[in-house]
Amino acid sequence: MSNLSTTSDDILASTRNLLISGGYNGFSYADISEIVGIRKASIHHHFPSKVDLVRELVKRYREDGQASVAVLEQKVPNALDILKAYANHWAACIEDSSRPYCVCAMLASELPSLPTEVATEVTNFFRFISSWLASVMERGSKQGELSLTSAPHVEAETFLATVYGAMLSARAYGKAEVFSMILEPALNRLTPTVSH
Amino acid sequence: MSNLSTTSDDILASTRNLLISGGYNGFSYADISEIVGIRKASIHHHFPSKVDLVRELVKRYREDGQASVAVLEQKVPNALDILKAYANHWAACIEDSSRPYCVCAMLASELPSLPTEVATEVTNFFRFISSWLASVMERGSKQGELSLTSAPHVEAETFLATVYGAMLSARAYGKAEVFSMILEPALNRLTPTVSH
DNA sequence: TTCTATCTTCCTACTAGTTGGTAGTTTCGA
DNA sequence: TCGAAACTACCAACTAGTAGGAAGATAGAA
Repeated sequence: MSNLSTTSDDILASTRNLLISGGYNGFSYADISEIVGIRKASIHHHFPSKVDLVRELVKRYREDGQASVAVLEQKVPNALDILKAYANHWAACIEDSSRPYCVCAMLASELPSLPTEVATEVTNFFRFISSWLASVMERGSKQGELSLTSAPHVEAETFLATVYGAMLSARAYGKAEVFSMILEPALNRLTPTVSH
Repeated sequence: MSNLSTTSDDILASTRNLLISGGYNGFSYADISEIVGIRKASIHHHFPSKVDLVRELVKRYREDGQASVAVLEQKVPNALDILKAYANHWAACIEDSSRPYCVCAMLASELPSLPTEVATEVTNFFRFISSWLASVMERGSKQGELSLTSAPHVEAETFLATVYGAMLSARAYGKAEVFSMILEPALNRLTPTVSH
């Protein structure tokens, strides 16, 4: 019977939290060791190098995202509702300060100075989110659930930029409500007008 | 007769470049010393601590921004043209990789782990840009140069988030053209439709 | 004009603490 | 008894920052 929480999961979880608050160069193995409650050297047993650790974290972050998206697509048929659910996910994370920033947003801003292996994984994450949103946009447009003013992939990039820009603004002002303030009109713009 | 380029200006310039690429914890006094061509200790003469250095950098970054905005407002009367000029400024910076990212975007994402003195200065920068954009939105709306669908301050936050989100996307994909791809429809949306 | 005192800027040399990472050993459950 | 997972004890390189001195410019008084 496998444990519910393994040490390596604990290491990844604390890495994620540290990464969200200060970026790749903003935390050390010593920080993780204090939080998890094991010695620095023991972390190296699970993740030989810092690059290994963060690369694995980002890889799982993308995989978890892909799994969540799959569930979302299955549960929610309407394209607009999917976009709303995606926005609400981040709104909730920011509001309850559980995960008030995206790991990959953090890393993307540091991209030029990141080890290439990590940088590649980060780029992959953005490509995944972007192509998923583009598919949602296209389907929603065809089925009349979304009203687009540009090509689906352009609308996807716009929506993604709005979400990540709003995330940054919420952090910059220290006001969680800024996120919803920006996302609400963005979603309204994509809502089809009901003829009457 | 004052020199055109002082050492302290050189230090600030190289700090800006290093900061843009790797954030607050992504550079050291040793890095600056190599670029500027003086010893580490000499940097401490100009900026006693790293906090002093970055606080001063961000302060001047905001002051330079305020000066540029003043010139822009004077030269360009039309509100839509001002927004276009602002977007073009960043598009150009990203395209020629001269300053492919905003110092304060970088620092804002690291905000929770930043020294408070620096964090305060960063928040001030965003408040300045935000209130300036809000004033442009309001004036443009009243004079029929902009077509708003939300309150001016909401449109301002939306526009700011779009610009900074697009900046992040361009960096994440390593494709400068993504910025313009996102900004173009965003500006179109604000363009009044000419009645005919 | 020249001597002198002061100021600025840079230097060498150093410190204490932290960084990511290694070597070798112990503990412990299957 | 074997392997995984933890440990102690290191290490070299790097971190921001300090102490104290040397070189040059400047300015006032002789």
